[in-house]
Amino acid sequence: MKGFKIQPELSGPVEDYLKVIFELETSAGVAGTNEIAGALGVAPASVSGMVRRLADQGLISHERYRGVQLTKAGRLAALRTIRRHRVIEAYLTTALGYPWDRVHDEAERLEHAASDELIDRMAAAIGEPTTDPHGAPIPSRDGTLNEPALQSLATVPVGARVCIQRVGDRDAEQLRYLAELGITPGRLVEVLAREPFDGPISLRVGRITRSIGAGLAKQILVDA
Amino acid sequence: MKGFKIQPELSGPVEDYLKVIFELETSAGVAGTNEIAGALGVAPASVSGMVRRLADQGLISHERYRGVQLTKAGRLAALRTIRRHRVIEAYLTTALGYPWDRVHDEAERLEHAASDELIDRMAAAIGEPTTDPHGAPIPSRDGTLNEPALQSLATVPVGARVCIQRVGDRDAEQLRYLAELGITPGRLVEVLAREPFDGPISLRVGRITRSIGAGLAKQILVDA
DNA sequence: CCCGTAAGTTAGTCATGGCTAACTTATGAT
DNA sequence: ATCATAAGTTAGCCATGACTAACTTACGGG
Repeated sequence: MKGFKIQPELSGPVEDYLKVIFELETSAGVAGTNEIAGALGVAPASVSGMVRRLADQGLISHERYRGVQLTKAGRLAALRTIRRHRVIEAYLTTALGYPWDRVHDEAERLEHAASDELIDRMAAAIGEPTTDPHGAPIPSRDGTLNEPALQSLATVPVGARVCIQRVGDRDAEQLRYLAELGITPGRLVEVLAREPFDGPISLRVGRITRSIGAGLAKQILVDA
Repeated sequence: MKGFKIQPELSGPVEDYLKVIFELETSAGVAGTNEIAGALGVAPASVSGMVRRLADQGLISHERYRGVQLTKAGRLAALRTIRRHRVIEAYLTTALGYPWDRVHDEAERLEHAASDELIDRMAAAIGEPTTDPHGAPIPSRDGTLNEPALQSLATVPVGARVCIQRVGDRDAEQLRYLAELGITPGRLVEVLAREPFDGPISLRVGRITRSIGAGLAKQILVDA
C-alpha cells in the first residue's frame, strides 16, 4: 500500500493559490510572487507566507527570490480544482440557464465545496462537455488537460476567416460586450482590416461588421 | 435610507451555529452551550467563544449561564441557510439523481457557497418544491417557514393509517434502511401493533409487514 | 563594475475559530 | 440550607491566512 498518500483536504485559499500558479506557469512560464499576489488580490507578503506552507506540503518547489513551480502533486491538485471550476461553469450555463458573464464568480465559490461525485454527476448530466462556456478545456477526471494550440485574434492576418475558440473569462463586463457582438466560441469571423500600432481590428461576424480594440482582440483565441 | 443595515457576509461556521441554534430552539425550546457543542461536534468552550461573537453581531441574545436565543436578524440568517440547504438537497435528488442518504453532507458544504441566484434557479428548475427529500419544509425566499403540526410514528394509536410526512435526515445509514423498508414521505402505513416499554412497532407498508424499534419510530413523523 | 529600482522576504500584528485545563455558577437531592 | 455535579465560562494556547513596515536580493542600465 505504499505510494498512496491520501490528500489531506486542501483549503479553499490553498486551492486558489495552486490554480493561479498553474495558470501563470502556463501563460508566463514562471510564477512570481507579485504576479500571484496580483492575480489573487492579496499583498505580496501574504504570498511569501503561503509559498512557504505550500512548499512544506510538497505542492510547490521554491527557490528563494526566484520563482515558484508546481510539483507533480501540486499540478494535480490545481487541475482538479480547474476541472471543478470549468465543469461547474458549463453546468450552470447549460442546465440552469446562467448567462456566461455570471458563472465565473459562482464557480469560484462552489469549486471549493463540491465533491468529486457532484462534479461527475454534473458533467454526466450535460453530456461530458470538453470545454467550459468560454471555450477553456476541461481537464479529465485523472488530471489530463488537452490544451489545443490557439492564436490570438490580434495576430490573425487580414482576410483570414477563423473560428472563435476561446475568450478571456475574468471580466464580466467584457463577456457581456462580446456576447452582444456575437463573439462566442464556435462563431466564424473574418478579419477585414487591422490598423497599425495596436490599432482597432475590423471584423465581420455573421453579416455584421464590427471594430474592436487590440487589447480585447488579444483576449480572443481562434484556431491556429 | 435608515434601517437598512447590509448583512456583512456570514462565514460558514457562523451560519452553522445559527442553523443549529434555530433547530435546538425549535425542538428543545432553549439552546444550551453543550447542546450546541454536541450538534456541531466542537468543544463547549469553543461555543462560548462563538456565542460572544454572535451576540456582539446582534445575531443572538445571551444571558450568562442561561441559554442563547436568536434575534430577529439571527433567525432570518438561520432560515436563509436552512432554505439553501433544503433547496440544494431537493435539487440534488430531483435533478442529479442523488440518493437521499447522500444529499445531506453535500448540501452541508454547498449551502455556504451558493448565491441566492443559484438557489432560486435550482428551486425554479425543479418546480419550487415545498419540502426537501426527507420531508422537511423549505423556508420561502423571505424567511417564512411553514412548519406543519406532525406527530411521531411512535405515538400513533394502534390501528391507525397515517401518511409519512418527514424522517430524520442526520444518519445516512438510517436513511438507507428506511428506503429499503419503503418508509419515505408520502407513503401510507398502518400501525398494526406496539409493544409496551418502548418496544417494537409493527407496521404495514404497502402489502408488507415490518417491525421497527421505538427509537427509529420517533424519527418518523406522520400527519396528525 | 556598481548601483538604483523592482521583486521578494522577514518581522510583527490581527481576526477567526478551534483546542485543553481550570475555574465559576446553577440546580436538584438530601 | 448546603453541597455535589453538571453546565457554562475564562484563560491561554495553536494554525490559518490576511495585513503593514522594514529589510534584502537580483538585475539591468550607465
